Amino acid sequence: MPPKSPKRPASSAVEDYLEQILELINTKGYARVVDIAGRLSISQASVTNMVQKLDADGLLKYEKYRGLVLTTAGEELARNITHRHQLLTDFLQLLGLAPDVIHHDVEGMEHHVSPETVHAIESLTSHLKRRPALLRGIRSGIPATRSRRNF
Amino acid sequence: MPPKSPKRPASSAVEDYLEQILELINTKGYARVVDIAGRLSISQASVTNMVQKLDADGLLKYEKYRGLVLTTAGEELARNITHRHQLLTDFLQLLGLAPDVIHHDVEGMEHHVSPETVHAIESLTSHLKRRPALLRGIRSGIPATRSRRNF
DNA sequence: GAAGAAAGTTAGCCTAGGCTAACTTTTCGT
DNA sequence: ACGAAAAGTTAGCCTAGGCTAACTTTCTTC
Repeated sequence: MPPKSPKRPASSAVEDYLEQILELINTKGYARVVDIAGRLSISQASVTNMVQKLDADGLLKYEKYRGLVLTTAGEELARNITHRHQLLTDFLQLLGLAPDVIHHDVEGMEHHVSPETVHAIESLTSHLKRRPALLRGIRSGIPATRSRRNF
Repeated sequence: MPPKSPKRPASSAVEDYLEQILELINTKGYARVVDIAGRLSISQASVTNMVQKLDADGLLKYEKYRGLVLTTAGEELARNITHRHQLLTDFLQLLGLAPDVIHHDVEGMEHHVSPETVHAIESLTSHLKRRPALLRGIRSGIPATRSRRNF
């Protein structure tokens, strides 16, 4: 059974799995079913099912009772979603939002951000970091006034 | 069969339906199954099924072959998602993104934005609109430099 | 009013992604 | 080495939300 080439865009669920698998591999060296299940707040059975599917799709290599490793394709996808996750987290932190709000929002938003939007938010975040006074105004919710110096 | 009170958060699909129904009612005075199906790029049968479910959930009143109207609860939800949609569209336009990118991204992101995040982006957008030079820098992708005047 | 087209509905089906329970394998502690 | 606990797997099931095909109703045109 040759793995199917990944023709369709990865679903949000697939992205969530890959993201957590990469994170576990980076922090622990391996990704166990029980850990993935814990991080995603789902059952171990669901993880096993999805892991088998991701193997069939060529995104990881899985061996029953023996674990899994990401393929190159899987790792690339995982890196991509991880970058989006970090970028959005960074951005919302800059806006002064609370960690639980950030976690909830990023978790959903990250699956819907195009590469162009990623670049735009990178640029925006970079510029905002250089303007602490502007950030203070934004965070305080004080309405913007017409500033004399618009740069 | 009394309508169930809306206990769970509305799903993305429900939000999409309500959003389009409100938009059609506002522009045409009514929302037909065929129009909803066209806007959401799905079959008429799917619309009928979902509309019946939304009636059961108390978000609209539906009469077979005769159409539908939003309830107060349904309209409130629809207004909320519409506001989120408009805000995110405004924000991404400010960043200079293309309409098709904006449409794609907003369509997915709008379901995952908390009220706090809405307020933060409102504030950010308001401030950005007052700073055309900053916007030009962001849109051009020029790296941010340490500005002398940080406001 | 009749016929055809368009809109709308019902019935049965599918997939994605989740669940529980029962079972299997591995790990851990003695 | 053994037994229990933990981890992992399989089997069967569910829901949400979509599909097609067949059917029903409404609208349009003559």
